[in-house]
Amino acid sequence: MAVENSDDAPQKWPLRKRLEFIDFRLFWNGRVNRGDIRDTFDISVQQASSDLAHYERLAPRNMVYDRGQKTYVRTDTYHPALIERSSERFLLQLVAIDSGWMQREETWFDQLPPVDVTTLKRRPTGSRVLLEILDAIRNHTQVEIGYRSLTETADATRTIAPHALFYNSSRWYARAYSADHEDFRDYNLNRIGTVRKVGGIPADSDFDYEWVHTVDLEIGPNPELPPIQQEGVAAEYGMTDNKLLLPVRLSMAFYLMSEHNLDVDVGVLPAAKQQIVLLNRPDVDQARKSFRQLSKQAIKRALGK
Amino acid sequence: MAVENSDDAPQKWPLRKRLEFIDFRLFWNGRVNRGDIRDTFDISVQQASSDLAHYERLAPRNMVYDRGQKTYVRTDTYHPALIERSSERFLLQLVAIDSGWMQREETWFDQLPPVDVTTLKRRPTGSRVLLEILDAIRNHTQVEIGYRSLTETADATRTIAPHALFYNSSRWYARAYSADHEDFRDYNLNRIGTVRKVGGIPADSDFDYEWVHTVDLEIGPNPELPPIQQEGVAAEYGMTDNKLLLPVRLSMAFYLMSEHNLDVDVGVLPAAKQQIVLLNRPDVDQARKSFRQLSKQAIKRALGK
DNA sequence: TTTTATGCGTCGTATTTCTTGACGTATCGA
DNA sequence: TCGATACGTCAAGAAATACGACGCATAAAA
Repeated sequence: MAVENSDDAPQKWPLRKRLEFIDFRLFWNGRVNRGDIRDTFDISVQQASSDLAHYERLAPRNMVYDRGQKTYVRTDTYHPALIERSSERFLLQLVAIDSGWMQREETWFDQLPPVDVTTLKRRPTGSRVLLEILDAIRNHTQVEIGYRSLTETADATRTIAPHALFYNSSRWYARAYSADHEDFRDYNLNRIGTVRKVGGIPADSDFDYEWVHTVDLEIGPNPELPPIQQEGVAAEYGMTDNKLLLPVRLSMAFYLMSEHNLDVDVGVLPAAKQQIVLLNRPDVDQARKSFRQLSKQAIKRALGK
Repeated sequence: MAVENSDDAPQKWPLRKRLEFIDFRLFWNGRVNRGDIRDTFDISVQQASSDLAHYERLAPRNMVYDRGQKTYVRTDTYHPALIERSSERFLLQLVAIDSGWMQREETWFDQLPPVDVTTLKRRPTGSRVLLEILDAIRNHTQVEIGYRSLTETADATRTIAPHALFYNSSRWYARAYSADHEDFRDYNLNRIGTVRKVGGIPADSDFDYEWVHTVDLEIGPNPELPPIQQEGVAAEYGMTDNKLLLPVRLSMAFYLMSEHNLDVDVGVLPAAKQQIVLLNRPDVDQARKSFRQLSKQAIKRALGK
């Protein structure tokens, strides 16, 4: 109180979070009141009043009390004072809530807009499974997993040493060394039923050349589209000269190609379903093949030694 | 353990959050120490010590101090005491961080595992645009948007009244009444460049029959797949008797079909790229068509009156 | 119109929470 | 062996917050 310059920059974590909450509600809901703050943070109404006054000192032009609505409302001159105004983050939380991955109380949302997230739900990943995989990655150890392969009826056990996670087309995978096959492979997380710690020292993940090395996917709009639509597609993906260079790990090129139908020959699908095409597919396939060979050889040398 | 009434249930929000933080770190990182808590919450080490003691009283079997590592580590008997152990939520945060939508400091992660999220980034949605759309949804008002249509060169202005948001294939759309066309349409959020409040009263969103009414998509494994793989696919999507009934809004059926190549005739694509097929496509198309007609007629009646 | 309920704000005092400073212990590595 | 760095605890003081009391403005119900 005696100090002046500390007024605008709250130092303590609880107060800072409450002020961020006010900012958040103003931004996304356009309104906030004392009761909201009290309910969210379990504080007294007096303290909430004080917080609102504090926020008003910080950003005087952001809100005004509307006696009719009995609440603070966002002004037209509002400008975010404390929060990152990332729409992606906001939308991501909507997905999380709509999908049941988060409770609304965990977020700072008040009223949600009408939202629909329609997806084909797949078997979820057990948190215990994920935990064990993360431990194995962190400790560079091997685990024995029960894996539901697509080509076998019963669950098979595999001994693997995961070293990274990756995500594509709403599926999560572990990139892992397979002791059984003596090479590196991908394991769909939601196909892993059980995880058990086992001993043994896995091959170093540096040998996973398909993971370490990247290739540039050359992507362009489908030439079968009308020129105006090609321009639109180019703009949407931020292409320059109708071309986009996307560096991806060799081991992930397949998934990205599959996701966007880049692995289908032009003409097979209607152009509307294949807005972008891959311009250097032979190079990509070749690079992948040769690094896969080199990786296997390197592993063999390391094991033989 | 000994004392029950006040010790085990932390009442105040700041303390509760700190205890949750301890639980979170133990679960996902397997370790936590005094410094972590001090750095995250801006508290003194003494207070952090007290919090750790508090947590240990809450869940005595969850952690043990390892003098060698100079840190608390998770025990094998660990069981989450305070946090929801949702792996989806954890993985979602990984995506958010890897995509730059969240800062690592905003989350409670310590060391992240090696992660790669490779996606084709599209033009992001401006937060101001999203804010205005949300306001319009909440207040049932019309806005004039600058829209980058795929079939026109320059941005066109449209007068719309959005009433819901929906998400599919990593794109967000607004479902809105179009004053120009006198029907309900979808607007890709990242194609909206500007939003301006305008007057006028839109048609009631109840008339959006394609949004209100749902249809059951009958989905089954691709019959061209070997039987064993069909079983695997059925298990992955939680089908019963090789069939899945997925209720979706009529207006969203198109997107879901497109996402999973359900709108491609069986045989055109290799079965591996089309693991599931739509069994009742004529019904879906028919339902959509007729409700679209009915909706237009209802709007006309309401306007003429 | 009056009444009642529900927003908000503020003042002074009590209480809880957290910090500060001082001091002690165990482990590791130079 | 020494210094650095983890941990822990105790006691006093500062800061944050709660509690109780009171006043003001608006809207909806009586």
